[in-house]
Amino acid sequence: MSATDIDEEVAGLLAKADQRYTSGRRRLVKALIDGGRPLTISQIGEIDTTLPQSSMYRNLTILEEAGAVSRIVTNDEFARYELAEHLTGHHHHLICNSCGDVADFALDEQTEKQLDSALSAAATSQGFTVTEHRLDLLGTCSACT
Amino acid sequence: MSATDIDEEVAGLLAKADQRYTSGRRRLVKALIDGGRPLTISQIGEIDTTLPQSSMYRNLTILEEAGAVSRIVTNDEFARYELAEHLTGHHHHLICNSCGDVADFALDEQTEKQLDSALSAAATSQGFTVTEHRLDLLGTCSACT
DNA sequence: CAAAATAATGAGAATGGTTATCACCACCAC
DNA sequence: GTGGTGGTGATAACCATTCTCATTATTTTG
Repeated sequence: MSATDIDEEVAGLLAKADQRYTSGRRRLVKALIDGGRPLTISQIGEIDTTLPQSSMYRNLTILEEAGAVSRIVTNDEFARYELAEHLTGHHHHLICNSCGDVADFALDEQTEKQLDSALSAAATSQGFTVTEHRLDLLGTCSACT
Repeated sequence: MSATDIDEEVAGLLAKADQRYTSGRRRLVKALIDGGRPLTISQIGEIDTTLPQSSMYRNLTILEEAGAVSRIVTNDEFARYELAEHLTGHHHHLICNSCGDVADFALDEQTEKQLDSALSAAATSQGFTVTEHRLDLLGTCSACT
């Protein structure tokens, strides 16, 4: 999905949530597109130095509630934000134990399907209804090797 | 693994880390065994009301550094703690979006193996070295249905 | 095109889970 | 017992995040 398409999609989501797509929010989305991986508040602030911290927090929350952004919590002390999966496609995360950075990766469709059915089966047997799965790999990224 | 076995195992891990297995730490481990799922600080405090909060935090950190406990962060505001996987066996988490509670579940060995090799392949192609994977299912637990 | 109404902004204050501090206590070695 | 080392727990400090509110921007109304 192109940057323009994402922009339109986000505009629609915000409209549906009775929220304006202001210039600050546009810049936020642009930073997330440019980042290409889950970013912390301070990483976003490095990409676009004009964004005030309090506005980043507020608008990321609004974008998350509108379904345009998702918030990712790893084991380190900062939350990270990235565009929601229906804008970027379903994917998983590579979390570096050394620098803390997070990258995206995807499984081929067949593996993903097999996994999904195995997971639903396992969960259902415990009376749990699955809406989503989350798969993270922990290890060392290429920059830290 | 029985409670006694776990206790011995933890004792060994602490000894290796030059730490004593004090009565407070024993009670903490017992609470985690009794809980049978990842617990927040306040849940541990409900199971064993004699444990002071500051000691729970301190000792959970020590137990984590010794490799006896692992700390789990979900999307809600509290961290959770459970016994490390080599004491409980490899497993994954069912995270309830409604009440926030976390339960354990395991995949059959074959699925787990297939998954593992698919994951390593995907990660290696990005220069990432995997040491561990983490798989969470989000949805609704039986109590909240 | 005002002018009123409503929403967004951003600097700073407040919140709250977690960590650090430190006087005191417990246990082991000699 | 006495000294030393490590653990304890009440409390203070920390800091990512959230809240507040006066100001600014945008939309709506007359």
